[in-house]
Amino acid sequence: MAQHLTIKQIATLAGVSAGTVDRVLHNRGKVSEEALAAIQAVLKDQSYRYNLHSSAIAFKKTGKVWNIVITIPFSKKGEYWDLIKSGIDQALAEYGDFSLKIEYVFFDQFNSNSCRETFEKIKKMDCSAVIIGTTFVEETQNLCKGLDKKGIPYFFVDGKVTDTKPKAAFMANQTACGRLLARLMDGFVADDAEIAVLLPKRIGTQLSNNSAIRLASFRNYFKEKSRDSAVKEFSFSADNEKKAGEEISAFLKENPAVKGIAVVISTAYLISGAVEKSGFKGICVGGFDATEGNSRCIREGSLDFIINQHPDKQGFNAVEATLHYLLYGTTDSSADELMPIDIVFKENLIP
Amino acid sequence: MAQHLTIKQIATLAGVSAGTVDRVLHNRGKVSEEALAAIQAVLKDQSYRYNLHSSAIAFKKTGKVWNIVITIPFSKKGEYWDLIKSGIDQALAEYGDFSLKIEYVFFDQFNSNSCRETFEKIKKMDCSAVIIGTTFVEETQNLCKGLDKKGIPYFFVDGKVTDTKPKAAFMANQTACGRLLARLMDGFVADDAEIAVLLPKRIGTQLSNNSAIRLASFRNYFKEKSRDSAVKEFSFSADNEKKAGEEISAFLKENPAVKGIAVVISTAYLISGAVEKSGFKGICVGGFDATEGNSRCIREGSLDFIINQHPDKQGFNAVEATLHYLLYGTTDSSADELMPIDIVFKENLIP
DNA sequence: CTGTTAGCGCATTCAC
DNA sequence: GTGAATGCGCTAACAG
Repeated sequence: MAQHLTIKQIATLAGVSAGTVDRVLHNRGKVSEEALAAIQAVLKDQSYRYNLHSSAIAFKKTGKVWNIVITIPFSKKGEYWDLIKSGIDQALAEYGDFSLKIEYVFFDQFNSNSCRETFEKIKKMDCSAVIIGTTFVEETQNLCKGLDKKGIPYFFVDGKVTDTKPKAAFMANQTACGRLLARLMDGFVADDAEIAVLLPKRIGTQLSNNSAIRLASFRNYFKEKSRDSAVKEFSFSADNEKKAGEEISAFLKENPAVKGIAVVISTAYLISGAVEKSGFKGICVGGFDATEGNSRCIREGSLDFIINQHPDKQGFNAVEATLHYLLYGTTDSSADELMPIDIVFKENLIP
Repeated sequence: MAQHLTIKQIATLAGVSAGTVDRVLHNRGKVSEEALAAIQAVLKDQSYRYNLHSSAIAFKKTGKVWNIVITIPFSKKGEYWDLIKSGIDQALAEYGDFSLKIEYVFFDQFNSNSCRETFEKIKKMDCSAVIIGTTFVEETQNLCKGLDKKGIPYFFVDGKVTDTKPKAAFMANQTACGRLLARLMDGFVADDAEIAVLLPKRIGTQLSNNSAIRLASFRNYFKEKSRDSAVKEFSFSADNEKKAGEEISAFLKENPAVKGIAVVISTAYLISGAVEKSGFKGICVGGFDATEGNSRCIREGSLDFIINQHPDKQGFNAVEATLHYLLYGTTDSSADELMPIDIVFKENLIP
């Protein structure tokens, strides 16, 4: 196997000591021009790659501890944001040999005041990096401005926000998500049937950015296919199982031609369960994300498929990127990391 | 963060030295009963987890080198087995700090003689572990018997073989694969149309084990749905693009009711391209694995979807498991590792 | 049998 | 400015 270049090897090749090479690699200054030139000459031939785990064990000795603040909406076990949290926790376990101090700060995703207050608190906290679940745009922009001022790096999960400078953002391509939902519905629902696209009913607030993009992309697909007239929009109470069930039952009674239900948010299980209980047959239901509720409905057969944005992977990668940045001051990859999008049926559901 | 238990910590807690703990963890013997008991007492409370990368750097010093032989069918760039190889190479790069000597030995997947000769050669080789791409059953059993005799551990990718004892096998659930193919075809093809299931034409040899399971599972789905009469089996020349194209064109001309084509092997692109060129419209084509050819056809629109078995992940995990076994004498997980199955449409194809 | 020791790649401190 | 020295978790040889 091609062995990587080590700091020691570079030092030997450049005729200096390991300490000097380290200073150059970390831009710590205090290096003579000759030494710098010699090292750069070596690095021209072969590029150096840090060994993250060697860095980790070396850091343990120094006693340095990084405070990472993670602020995301709270959610019940198995719900969307909890899946993101799972991925974060998994990364923290895998990189357990780093001395990290993690502080979770949760807020209410349906309440912009809660978000604002939480973010104000974070602006005053002393920390090395922040991982932010993007929900409310203005509040996030405000927080980021504060962090920028203090020079604290931040990372996004689940979305992007204009006028911010995250070191990296991890999310799925929402346009592709909406289009894929449309394509699957188009395929599974007979050509002469109608298709309902379901949105969350919100009081006061607008549709979230992600949902809006999915909806637009969904409708756009059917426009291209000249099947747009078959698409009916319907809003339901996404935070109330009983109400949601009653609403969808009533809707289906009034719209018997509807044979497909596309839910643009992660609570499709509220719908699919009610559809089955109400006795409607031959209706294809699709939604987003392998939450506990959705997975259960897929397994039981009431939900036909979901489009999975890998929330756990988003969380995992965000931690990895944060670590990489804290250690080496760079992010490995481009600032926008698009997560793969999975389609999950009963047959390929992971138990 | 919860830091892991280290060897040194165990030693302190058990009142012995690190060397003794190491001997216990590695079953190297030469430990008194008291010391053993003390260490086991500590390990009862908290379980120990090796730090693979610390092991790696420590091993470098010893100069020990592991010879790993990898024997899989040769294939063109971007074809199925090359994707497995990519995953293997990726793992070798990631674990580049281990001193591994890798030797690839390729054989012809369509020629059992080539396989037998290759495997005879491997039986005589001096190596630490073998990763085997399972294709021909008898030949594989024979090789495994030889390796068992010499005490050399082996690992499978892409399948399992009866009467063998691999330390781990990495593959997708083939029954689920076949069923998923059926379900997608059932959904996308109108209820009154026919569906063709395509198999490779083979001279002398039977259908490969994986293909046979997929086919049976595919047919079984339609039997359950009482739609079995709509399924037509058809064999094509999977190793000859021109011939394959002519065959499928002729088949579609004779069977105008066929509106769905399900290819049970990884060369669907040979079919979808020909279908498009021949001018047949509204035919849904699905197949297996994100090979270069299939990915291109998905992008261009001639192929509707593929079911991806993550060949790269299979290869990656096989190397990881091999390393883990060589270092610690155990495999992390159960012997059979089922890979996730992805569904890929144009919208969620990774470029 | 067992503790000690050296050194893997790395970051950092401290003499020089 | 710089190199030597230290120790992180780990392995293995070695001396007792």
